[in-house]
Amino acid sequence: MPKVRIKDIAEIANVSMGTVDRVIHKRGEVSPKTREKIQKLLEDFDYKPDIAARSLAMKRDIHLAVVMPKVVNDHTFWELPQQGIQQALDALDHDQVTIHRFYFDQLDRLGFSAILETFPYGKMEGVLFAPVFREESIEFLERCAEENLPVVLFNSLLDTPAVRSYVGQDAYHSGYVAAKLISYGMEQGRDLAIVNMSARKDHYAHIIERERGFRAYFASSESHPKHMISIDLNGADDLLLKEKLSEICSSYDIAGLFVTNSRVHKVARFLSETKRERVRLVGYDLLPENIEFLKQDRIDFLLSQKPEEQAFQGLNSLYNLVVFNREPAPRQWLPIDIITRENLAYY
Amino acid sequence: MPKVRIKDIAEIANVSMGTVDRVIHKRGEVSPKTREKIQKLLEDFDYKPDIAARSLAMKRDIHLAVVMPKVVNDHTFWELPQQGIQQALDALDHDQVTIHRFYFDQLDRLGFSAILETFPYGKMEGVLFAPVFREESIEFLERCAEENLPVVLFNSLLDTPAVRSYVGQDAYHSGYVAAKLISYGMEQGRDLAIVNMSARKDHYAHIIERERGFRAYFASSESHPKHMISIDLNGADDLLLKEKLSEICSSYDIAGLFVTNSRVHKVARFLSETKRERVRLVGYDLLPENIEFLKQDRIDFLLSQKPEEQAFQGLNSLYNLVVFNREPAPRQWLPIDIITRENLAYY
DNA sequence: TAATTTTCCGTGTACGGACACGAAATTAAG
DNA sequence: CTTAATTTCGTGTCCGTACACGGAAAATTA
Repeated sequence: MPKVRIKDIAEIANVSMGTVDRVIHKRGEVSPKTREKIQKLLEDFDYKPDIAARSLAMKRDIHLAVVMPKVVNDHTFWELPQQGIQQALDALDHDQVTIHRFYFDQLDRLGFSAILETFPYGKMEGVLFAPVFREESIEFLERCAEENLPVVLFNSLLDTPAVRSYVGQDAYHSGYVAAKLISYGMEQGRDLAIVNMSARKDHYAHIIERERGFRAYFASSESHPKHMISIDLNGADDLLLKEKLSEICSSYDIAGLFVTNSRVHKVARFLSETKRERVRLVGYDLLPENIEFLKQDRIDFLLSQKPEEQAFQGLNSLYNLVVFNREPAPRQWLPIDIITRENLAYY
Repeated sequence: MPKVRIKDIAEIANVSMGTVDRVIHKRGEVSPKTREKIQKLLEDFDYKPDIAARSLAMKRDIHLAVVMPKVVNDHTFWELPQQGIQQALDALDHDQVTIHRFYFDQLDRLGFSAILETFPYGKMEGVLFAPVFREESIEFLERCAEENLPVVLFNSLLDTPAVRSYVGQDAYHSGYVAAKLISYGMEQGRDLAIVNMSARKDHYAHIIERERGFRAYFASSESHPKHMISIDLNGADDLLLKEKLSEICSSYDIAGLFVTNSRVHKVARFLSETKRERVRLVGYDLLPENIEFLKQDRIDFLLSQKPEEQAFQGLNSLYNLVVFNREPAPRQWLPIDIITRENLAYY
């Protein structure tokens, strides 16, 4: 059976293509009875628009905004989503899509507010957003909702309804996985530590969730470390970091360290320089610095948040929403990939 | 700068669209000097055809063949690629693509030959192929080459040049990863075993590669098991399997078992029924049976070959090759995903 | 030089859908 | 019942590419 086209439906219904088109796009100006007749035919024949023809006919310019932190100092994590954005631009054929970048300093709350002041709500048709500052972000989301601007979040989840979709990882379960890996075959009676070293811990709900998941694993498992300690190094410089770590490592019999974000390479460097062996290390993300230590076996496992894929899928969702009116799933969970020295080459 | 179209190039060159089109598609009937002029313009302006318009104008039916084993007895693995094929059909919008399925019994060499006898080479425009019987498969590939039929391989790699692309996993390194996982934090002085239980081991080069990779890991590592033994159960029934396993488990101090394919659930069942604890188990693929044991923690790790993705990417490559003449990468390696009870939910 | 073939290139249309525009039909107002 | 306002619907054009067809110009032959 050949595919039915608008023209076919029109002929069967004894109307013109224009009328069928109006019914499909719900733009009114059709009498109720013909509308219903056509709707029934569309259903019966399972009409699906030809996407090639559609995208050819549409050919309008799409303007999407990306709002996320920029790379400042040694917070190189934010380079990764940019790769995903580039990939998405390549895949979303045509230079039909224009990306407008609004990158802010994740340490500078006022700078973020300033960007929001001048944000061109009217010109944009969709926003991909990685929230950092909680209150300001919620304000931003509410404003977008007022302007009828669809927003897709990534990286960090805000509990606000004014969002079409979230693309990211289940932070709680990634902590859970980290716990499994760090405790798998671990010697009994030794200690574990959780290291928090984000810019500012309170900004990131998912950092907290990771720690929760990590602890939850041991609560539900038979194997426990002797002590489980938390080290908070949020905003600390490298010197302070070494001090703190030295202190902990000498007071406890540390068998493993779980670093709750991508800055695990800092801990790896410390362990490497101080020649502490028999300490497992698990952290996040395939930063070049982390990869180096993974190859040296100084980091045992990295969990990838897949920041590129988050951005990629986020932009894709926006595009499909704006162009084809396809509603994305409200939560798009990415798998929690486990990366070791041995399978690294394939990621 | 707006995108250049054939029309633009034509106007600049003072020729018609038809002439530019002839140059682009190299179908002659253009004088050398205008051809060169136009080619230069195409380069200079970096002309890229509009995919939407192209696929709208083409609108021909594509016939692709899928040649792979069918599910017989308890070899349920082959259900997985079929999901990927379905996904690809959904994604490759339009019912422009017709898939012709040639599923053979992987235990029946003659049956496979019979299928090849009647294979409609002329009607097909591309083949997705999972080779099993070595000699017959090579013959098939040569025949396809003669007929100018592009072939994409998946699951198992044959060392033949008559193939456009291979989609699969690096078997050697997946064995390597398995070794890392099974030995990570393992107690010293215990034994490891490798269990082969494919239909017929000699059919599958990748089964052998996995064992090679597994052994190679220990050759390059400081940690070694006391004994490393191989158990070959190819074609054995469940009874024989249990006997052999019992025998091994009582003669050795087995700390871990590496099953080189998706039938790891059989070993899991044995270990579970005979209540042997403290035996690690690593195998392949997310079969429902395997998932069950993974959840029970009776299987520690599964490595996913991603059979769905293999089939999906394979079909995609074929489609792009046939329709857009886009040459696929000769080797498309999929990541070696590590699945545990804890991250299972996201795969 | 005229007739014929060959080479080269322009025109036109199809692909399926979106939407602007304006015409016809219906309803409301006078 | 006429006229105006409004609703409903048909026509035509465009998106960019592919390719069939046929015409004009050039080259070849008689």
